[in-house]
Amino acid sequence: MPKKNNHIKSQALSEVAYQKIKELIVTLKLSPKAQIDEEWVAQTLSIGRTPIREALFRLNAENLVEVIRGRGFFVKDINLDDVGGLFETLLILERSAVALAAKRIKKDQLADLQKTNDDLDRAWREKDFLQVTLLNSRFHRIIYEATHNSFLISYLNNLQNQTQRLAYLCFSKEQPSYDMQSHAESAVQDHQSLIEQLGLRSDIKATEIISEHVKLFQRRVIHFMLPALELLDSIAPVQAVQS
Amino acid sequence: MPKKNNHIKSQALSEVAYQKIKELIVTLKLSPKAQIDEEWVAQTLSIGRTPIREALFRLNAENLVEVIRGRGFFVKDINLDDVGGLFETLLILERSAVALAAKRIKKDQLADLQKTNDDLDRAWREKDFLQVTLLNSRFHRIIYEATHNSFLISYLNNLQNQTQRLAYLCFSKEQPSYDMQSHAESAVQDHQSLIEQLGLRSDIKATEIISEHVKLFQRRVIHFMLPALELLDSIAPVQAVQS
DNA sequence: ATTTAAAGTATGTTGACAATATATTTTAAA
DNA sequence: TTTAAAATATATTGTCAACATACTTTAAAT
Repeated sequence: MPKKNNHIKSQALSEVAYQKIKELIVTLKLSPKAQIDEEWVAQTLSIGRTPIREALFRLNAENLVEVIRGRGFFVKDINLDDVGGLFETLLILERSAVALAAKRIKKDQLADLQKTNDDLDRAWREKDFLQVTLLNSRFHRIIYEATHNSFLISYLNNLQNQTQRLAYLCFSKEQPSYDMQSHAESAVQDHQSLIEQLGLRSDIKATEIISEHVKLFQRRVIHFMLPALELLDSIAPVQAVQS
Repeated sequence: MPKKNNHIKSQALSEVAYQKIKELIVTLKLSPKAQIDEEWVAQTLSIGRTPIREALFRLNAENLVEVIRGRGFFVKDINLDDVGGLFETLLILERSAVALAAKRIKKDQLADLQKTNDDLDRAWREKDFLQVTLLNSRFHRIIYEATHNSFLISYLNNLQNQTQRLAYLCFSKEQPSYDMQSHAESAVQDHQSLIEQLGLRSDIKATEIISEHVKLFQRRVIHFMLPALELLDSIAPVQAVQS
């Protein structure tokens, strides 16, 4: 006779909604600028609107959704201006975090890094981009944790959500003019060097590596976004003539 | 005949609740670690619990309240460990912000800074500590805005809420062993030098000044918190004997 | 003193209603 | 007939009050 395990949930619905909606946004299943229909989300997740709204207010504070009084919630847009500010901030915080981690990281965290990077290497070769973004994210979050600074961790996790969304934008489809293979090798190699320097407690070397690593990703994003921007530029004048 | 302007509000109650609760926390009218009674807040503000909870989820994402499933919301505690991480992060971000502001600040923002610092100087002399914390906060927020980096601005505003709370803790009452007058003069002088160097676009000098400025505040906070900690140390062993 | 059960209190969630914005239709003027 | 403004209708968000669930306290029993 099976036990009555009705209480498996023990998790707040607002938490469930938060995780689900965040995933929808990060994986671009909810498009940037799109309005988030509360009723639709509620029915999709089979829960009421209240927990949905509680989750959306959280995501608003985390810069993933915008809210306009009386109109509702919208997925935060992705534009080149914001991306510039994002990488500027990411560079500052990643450099600082790596420098602190070099002083404070524990042996088991170094081992975690190594394992995660090995898995990441494998995922790249198997072209499993979902795993790639997940493992890459985990790699960096381990370093954040190693700072033992809850504020830094909080802000960097926040930026990680944003960069994960950019990763989905840039890596989920092949692009003819970009050598993905070479990018993957560079990234994994950066990680490997980083692990070594962190192990040696060399904050200066580690900082240099992470700087280049961030800039590599930035170039990839710019490379992906610029064509779309030029397209917009070529369209705008036409509309001006029409008016 | 007066018009019926019953709809002056036009502001979401969740926004009102957010502002009010945030103020209660920052000004220490809600004590650190204290539980936040939703019903009490609702009755105090004469609104329902739903907007209260929406506001609390926002404040949770902003590190001002903690939430424990089934138990409710609690004002985030202030302890020396967190304060260490806070200043570590504050130093990193203030330095970066000032460096960027030196390159990007506009003339009218410089004028704003000057006026705010003059007002701050006056508030110190009048020992109006409420105004002091408000104006000091405004001064720094103007610099944040001058970076034109929405992520930096967001994180620094977040830290500013935390430091404002610390300021309330440390400056709202006189302390015999600390020369408040000299602190005030140093702080206002730091601000003045900062304005000059920002005007000259000297990011290096400006960064040096803000570093010392942050450390000055940090020393003040430590000076205030250490006695309380030593008190705890002397109590703890007694309790250990009791058990 | 420790454990257990029951009562009480506060939080978590829902569905209904009120307020607001958007879309449609109607009306009036050009 | 076309256009613009006003009025109406519709849909979505904002808020509330009540109910469900989880935790805490109290008191009884071992």
